[in-house]
Amino acid sequence: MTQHFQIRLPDGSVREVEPGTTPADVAAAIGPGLAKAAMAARVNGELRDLNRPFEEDAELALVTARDEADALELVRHDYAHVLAEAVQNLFPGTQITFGPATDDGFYYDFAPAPGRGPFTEEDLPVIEEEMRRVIARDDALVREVWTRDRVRDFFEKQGERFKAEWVMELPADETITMYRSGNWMDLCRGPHLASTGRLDPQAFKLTRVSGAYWRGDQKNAMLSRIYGTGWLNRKQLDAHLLRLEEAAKRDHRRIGQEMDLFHLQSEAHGSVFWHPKGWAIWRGLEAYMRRRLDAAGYREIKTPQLMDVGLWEASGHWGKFRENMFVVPDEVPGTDPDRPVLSGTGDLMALKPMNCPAHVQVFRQGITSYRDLPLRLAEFGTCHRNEPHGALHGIMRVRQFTQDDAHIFCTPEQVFEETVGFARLLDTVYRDLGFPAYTIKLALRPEQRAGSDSLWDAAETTLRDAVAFAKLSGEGFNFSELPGEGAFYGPKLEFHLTDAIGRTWQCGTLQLDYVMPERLDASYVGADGERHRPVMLHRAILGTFERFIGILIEHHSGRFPLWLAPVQAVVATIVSEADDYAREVAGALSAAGIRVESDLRNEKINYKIREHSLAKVPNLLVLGKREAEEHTVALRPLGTDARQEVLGLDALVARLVAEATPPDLRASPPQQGLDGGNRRG
RNA sequence: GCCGCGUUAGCUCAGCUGGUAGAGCAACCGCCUUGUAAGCGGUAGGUCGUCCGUUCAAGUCGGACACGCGGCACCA
Repeated sequence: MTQHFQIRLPDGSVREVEPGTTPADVAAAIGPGLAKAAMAARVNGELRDLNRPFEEDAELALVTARDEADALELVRHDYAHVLAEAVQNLFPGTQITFGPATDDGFYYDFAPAPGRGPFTEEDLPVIEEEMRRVIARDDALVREVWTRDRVRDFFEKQGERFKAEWVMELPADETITMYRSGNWMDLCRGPHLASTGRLDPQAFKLTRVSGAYWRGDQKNAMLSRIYGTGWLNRKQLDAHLLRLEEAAKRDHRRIGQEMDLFHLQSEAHGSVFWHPKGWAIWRGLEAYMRRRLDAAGYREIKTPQLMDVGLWEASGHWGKFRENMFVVPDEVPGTDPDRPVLSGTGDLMALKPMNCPAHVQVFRQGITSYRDLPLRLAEFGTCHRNEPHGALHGIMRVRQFTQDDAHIFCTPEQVFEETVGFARLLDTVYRDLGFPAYTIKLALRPEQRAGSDSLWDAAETTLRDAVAFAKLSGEGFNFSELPGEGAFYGPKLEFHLTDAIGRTWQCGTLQLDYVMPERLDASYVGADGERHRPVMLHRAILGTFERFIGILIEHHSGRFPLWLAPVQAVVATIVSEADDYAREVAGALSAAGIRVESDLRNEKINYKIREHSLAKVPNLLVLGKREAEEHTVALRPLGTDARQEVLGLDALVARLVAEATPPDLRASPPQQGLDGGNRRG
């Protein structure tokens, strides 16, 4: 008697099928429309090939383009596969390695054929064409189960050393599958579409080339990566390309130049020249942070830029971080043109790459009692780090930056409450600045670390619980854990924000540190009269002003909330008869603390409106003969087209002053208690 | 640091196979006193990133370096 399988469909119906039956067969039995639309199958929750026979009773859901996440993942993976086949067709001797789907497409890493260098962007159109040929050939993508040794022998024979190396490291219990399309084969877990022809030949585009290390390790070979973006259809692709174009307009480097906020130049690469308008944003942000920190019980300090190398040796930075430090010899430079400027024998000092050792020095002055804890020392601390050359990026990754840094010295028992307090403060600040949604990551113990496992257990649990207690993890929150990513001295929380094109940047952080107080001999006197080591929490909310302002620019497309806008209003006249009145209006606003500029040029009002709109000035105050006579102002907020409101001068001043009030100075709802949540909307 | 690409007027960019630099916008000057996203006319502006080389001749070809861009690795 033949064994039949019971296949349960999402509508609850059950079909009895013979062994050898595939999801494709079931789809065909249901109807030709579904057979055509089906791209893959979810069998007992696992995404599988349409043509892979059932092996047991199963829950089956057929995946179509409507299941967009699954469908995109499938086609992107297939595009990568087609890319690899196309490259090997065109460039024999190229070795294949990995080619996964990404958030918007796919990539494939190749080892170029000997004698042929890495791929360049000029190669891409040719490869795209070949990919279309592979798609047009519509070869079936066939799954085959092979043994490990057979796969290795196969690839070794083909000169594919990367694939041969990789297959031998797959877990022993893993089923090893090869996918065949025509004569071409790749080691792949799958699943894939039934055939290459199921891909839309007009829904992908190869976008760029890049180097990438084999298995992500700098010590390994540099491979040549080709990136593409891939979609279900042409319309989606075009929409995506349009989004990228729009995103490019929000690039902080571009807006920084257009709005005259800052510039960079090669003589000080990695350090920002802040212009008056950019600095106005910084000042507004700093003043706001200072108020928030004061209110949260922090005490602000200022510590030296240059400190003797001895201190960095004691802190451990000299050993671990020296390559990233700027070292300054403490000697008078020679003035004899025939002799070297530096003797090389002077004592060494270093620009601080972080503030913590200096903060410990402040903590160590005098004797601290347990009654003084927690002690929260804050500094807008300017640091220098000599970053790897290729890492610099606009003002988001620089060599001189200012952190909104603070170190909380506390007892182990206070860590939880301090972490909760910090998380809430950060959440408030991020909301005030327009970021109700952000990503939180908990970086867990690395391979190489200081301290016992039980200490790490406790530290990780404390941070995890504190985030949960602050109601910032769980349903609706973007919280994840990163095994192995913590600092060697303790676990850390990372708070990430996203830039215009979707890259995420770590901004806020909180790091638990049991080591630094020990190394720099920080102690307090406990209730028992004995000396104890405090725990140190390194923490920052913005992270650095440079990066955070960069993110702010991109997030708001340069249209800052009024309280941060570098120019809050421009008075623009229509006729010169209004000039005197315009000066009066500008004077009144300026006296009320509004950052206002006047445009009395002999230009058409159309011209002025266009210019100041492009400059993203939030409020345009238009004054003609009528307004001058009636002592009113026509208020034209940015982005409201021709709509405007005519106000009396006093009303206007009151209105702008109210709107330009920083969020922390506005009338606020009653304070929440310790167990009050800040739930995200 | 690694791979690829780039660097021409204040900005955005053109300049084919080497023959000595061009546009639009901005700037400046003049006219227009103007009502909600570009009025009109004119003028000026560049040792083509730096250095070295090939050549009768280099923005253009080759090399080195610097910086930038996209990734990789590293990180706030």
